[in-house]
Amino acid sequence: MSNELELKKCLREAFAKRGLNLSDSDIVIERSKESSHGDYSTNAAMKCAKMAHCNPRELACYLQQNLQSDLIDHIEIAGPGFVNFFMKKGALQGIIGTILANPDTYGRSPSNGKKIDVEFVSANPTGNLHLGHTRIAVVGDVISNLLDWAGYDVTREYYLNDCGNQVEHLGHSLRGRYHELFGEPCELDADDYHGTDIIEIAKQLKEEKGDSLLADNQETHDFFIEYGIKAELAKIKRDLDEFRVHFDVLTKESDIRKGNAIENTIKELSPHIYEKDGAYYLKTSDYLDDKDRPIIKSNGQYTYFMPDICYHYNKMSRGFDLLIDVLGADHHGYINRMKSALMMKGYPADSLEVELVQVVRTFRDGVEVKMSKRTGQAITHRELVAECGVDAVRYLFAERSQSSHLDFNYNLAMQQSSENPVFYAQYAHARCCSVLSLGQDIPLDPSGTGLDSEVESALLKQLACFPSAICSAAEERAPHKMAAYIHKTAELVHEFYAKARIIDRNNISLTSSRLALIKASEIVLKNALSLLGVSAPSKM
RNA sequence: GUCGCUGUAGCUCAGUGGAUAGAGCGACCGCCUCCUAAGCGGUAGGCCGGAGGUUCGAAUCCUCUCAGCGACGCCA
Repeated sequence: MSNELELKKCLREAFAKRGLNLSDSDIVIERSKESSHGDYSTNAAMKCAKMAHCNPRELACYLQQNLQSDLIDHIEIAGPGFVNFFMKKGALQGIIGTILANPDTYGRSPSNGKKIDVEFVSANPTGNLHLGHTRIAVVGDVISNLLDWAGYDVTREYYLNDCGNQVEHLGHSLRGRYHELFGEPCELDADDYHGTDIIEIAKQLKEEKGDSLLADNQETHDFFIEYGIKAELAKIKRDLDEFRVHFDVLTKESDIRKGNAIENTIKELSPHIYEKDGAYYLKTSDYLDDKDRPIIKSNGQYTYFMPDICYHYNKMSRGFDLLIDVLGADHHGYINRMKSALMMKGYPADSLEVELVQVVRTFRDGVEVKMSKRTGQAITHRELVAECGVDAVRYLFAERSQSSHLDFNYNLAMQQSSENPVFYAQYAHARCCSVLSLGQDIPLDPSGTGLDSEVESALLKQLACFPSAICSAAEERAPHKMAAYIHKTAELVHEFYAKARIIDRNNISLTSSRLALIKASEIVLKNALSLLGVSAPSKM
């Protein structure tokens, strides 16, 4: 049992003796920031003073006298009623053995049996991924990793819109570019896709099919769409693959529409549907929405919302305890709309959670850049990654809370140098590896004997709280907290390295302990970086 | 107008009820005869947008207010 859990148990028992029954979540144990405040502290005495009908310091005194644990050396009371725990020597050291015995899984929580579906990116197959997708990819992927390690059964899902208006425009654009290659005027509408990427696809198509598609008929119309989707999706997959983002499930809108699924859903929802001006509306305002939303346009076509409802019902029917959609912040109006639709079928409102990801702005030399210099169009995901590298982009995007606007500094990300924060963490890992390699003839001693300096204790505590750091980052859907954990761990490793001569051939016993601590740190850093999808090099 | 996000060091951001508000970058001063100086130690820099309130205690919660961005479509 970790020290935190042990202390919680003791506190709960002490409170119970006084007739106060607290749950674990009521008790907060913190690692003390300062050594004069002990190893751990709790504010429980202040929190519960009212409930116990006495003043905080009195209650703290009671706790001081009634807490029993072999791990505690002594307890001090400070300030308005903080209870500071000073642990016995040896109480922290046990963690090294645990880490060394489970290098690949240290940090993982046991399975809790809950299934979560995380849908993210889901970019339409009509063009290149842009920086908004990059950020959503990082946030979605890291949240999935965190949930996985926190004990959830996670499905990463991509929803492919391969029906409707947008792919019609894609087909039409591709047709136009294809005809253009044969010297005909390119007829593109305002809503078509004017990007150069379509020209590339058209060239590829010409190579494969020659002039066989010049005739306009239903067959060629369908073929342009199908070919366009395939080509665009292949590019998206390639980009995400290179970005270390992989999906378990790809769901196509065309599959969702199969077997009259939409018509059947409309029948089911008919008590919530009414007709107005030739269109059909869903009464979402009966639930959480501020107005009703159209599901069938007056021209008879479905709005995007309708198949999306079916898609979410489809996800729920697969037995997930929770659906998470990671979306751009411009979708915030969508949340209550979709929750309302889920509630119409009897699902609770909180069966869907939407993580909104704020916009990305890019800066170069202190000036915002909106367009790529090379193409004159919006900067693409691919360009960014090619220029800055996967590790830097993933780390820098994960480092910021998704709820705040992200200003991405090109100059910083492109520098393969100390100024780039991702290298700080990777360097700490590489340093561990380097020292371990130099001392590989010395056996590791996982007992922690002799590791009692301030920085060693701080590092041990940091390594010990890795599992709980993962869980809280997962529960809060907060990738940036994992980045903060990594930074703190790297900082302690660097400090330890600077202050302690790790390999001392004249003191093999201490060296064995220190090498074991370095090995444990290396494992934690590697596992933590892998949660962000960032590599952990052994040499830099 | 309604709703959402944001406002903290020169810049980019952590910190959402606890002790002296933190990090990176930038600035300045130190530290390699010795395991990677992509590092370490130190200095400077803050009425936490503003005003009220809640309580033992507020950057954090509530109300009001100011500013920036975004969303409010029979687009997706």
